[in-house]
Amino acid sequence: MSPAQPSGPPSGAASGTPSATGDRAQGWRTLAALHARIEDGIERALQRRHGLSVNEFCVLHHLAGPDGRHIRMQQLADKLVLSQSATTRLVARLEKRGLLTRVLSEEDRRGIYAEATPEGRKVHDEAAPTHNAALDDALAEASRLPELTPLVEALEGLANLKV
Amino acid sequence: MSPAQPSGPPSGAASGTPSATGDRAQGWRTLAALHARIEDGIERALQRRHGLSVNEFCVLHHLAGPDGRHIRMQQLADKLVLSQSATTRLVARLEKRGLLTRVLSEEDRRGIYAEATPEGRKVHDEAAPTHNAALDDALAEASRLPELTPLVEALEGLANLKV
DNA sequence: GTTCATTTATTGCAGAAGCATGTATTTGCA
DNA sequence: TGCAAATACATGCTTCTGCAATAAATGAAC
Repeated sequence: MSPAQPSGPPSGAASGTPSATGDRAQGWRTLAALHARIEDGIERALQRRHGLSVNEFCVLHHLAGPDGRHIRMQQLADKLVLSQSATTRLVARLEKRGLLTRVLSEEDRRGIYAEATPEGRKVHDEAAPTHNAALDDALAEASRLPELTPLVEALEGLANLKV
Repeated sequence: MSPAQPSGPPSGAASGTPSATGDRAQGWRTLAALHARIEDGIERALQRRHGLSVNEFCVLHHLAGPDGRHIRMQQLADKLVLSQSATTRLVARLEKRGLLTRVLSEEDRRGIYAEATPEGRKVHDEAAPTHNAALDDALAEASRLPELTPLVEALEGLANLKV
């Protein structure tokens, strides 16, 4: 099921079949461009209508969920794939806006938990439909290229995972 | 199963059932996290071994290809999903390092073409294996979660597209 | 009980990106 | 021709990010 492209540029890779590696790189670039476009659309929608960046919304999403209302900075950094410092400042911004609070851990006094405030939950619940609508729009737009539809469908198969 | 929207706010998406929208959002978050992790890995590898960011490498990739050695700023911005100003500075950085040159268009004197220098092609050819190896590593790492393998396979199916 | 390596979070600094704006050039229309 | 609108880049300013250095707390070795 793999249409290996025989006539390839000198994609000199090391591991696996060279052509497969080249194909993966090309597919990756396509995926990365698609991802950037979708995220850009979501970013603009959230920014314009709620004054939130994608990362800010993502923090609220993790904190506003029924089971995730108590998350350490480090875990947050891991979930968002951000550096420690970026996470510190991201949380500080949201705290300054009153959307979350920092709670000192009592077992490990180095640890700091982020918790959503009621206001933070409210903002999240308002912004979530915007986020989902922007995502659906972007995916629908992407599906106009029929080669992308399998990717869009694969997305729903990922629903159960949380990397 | 899924910690989606607890008590259904009418997730105001237009298309499809609400639960499908929720699944898409969850899948999107998984994909976004995976994307961030892979890009982070590639970024570090390129930065450490060649002093290039992903975007800088990407510019060289588009310029060093056999057919793409003559690209306008605007096209470049579109391919990279970057703003005009970011593209201006990205190209300026690479020009300062001698990896590309700006060429004024003669038909449309507003236009500026970016072209790779021999040095730029050399750097690209050296960096490409690093890029591909880092990608393969990241994908192999991702495949350790068996639920992600279909996504990785889908990647190779995208090889023919160029968004 | 003291000492040292590790983990957690914050801060100074520099790099990179976007928005708004400015300048030059082209295009369209009267 | 003459002039308004659009297009293509560049620049000023602000925001967000990562890296390196720092401080506080924990845990293990002795």
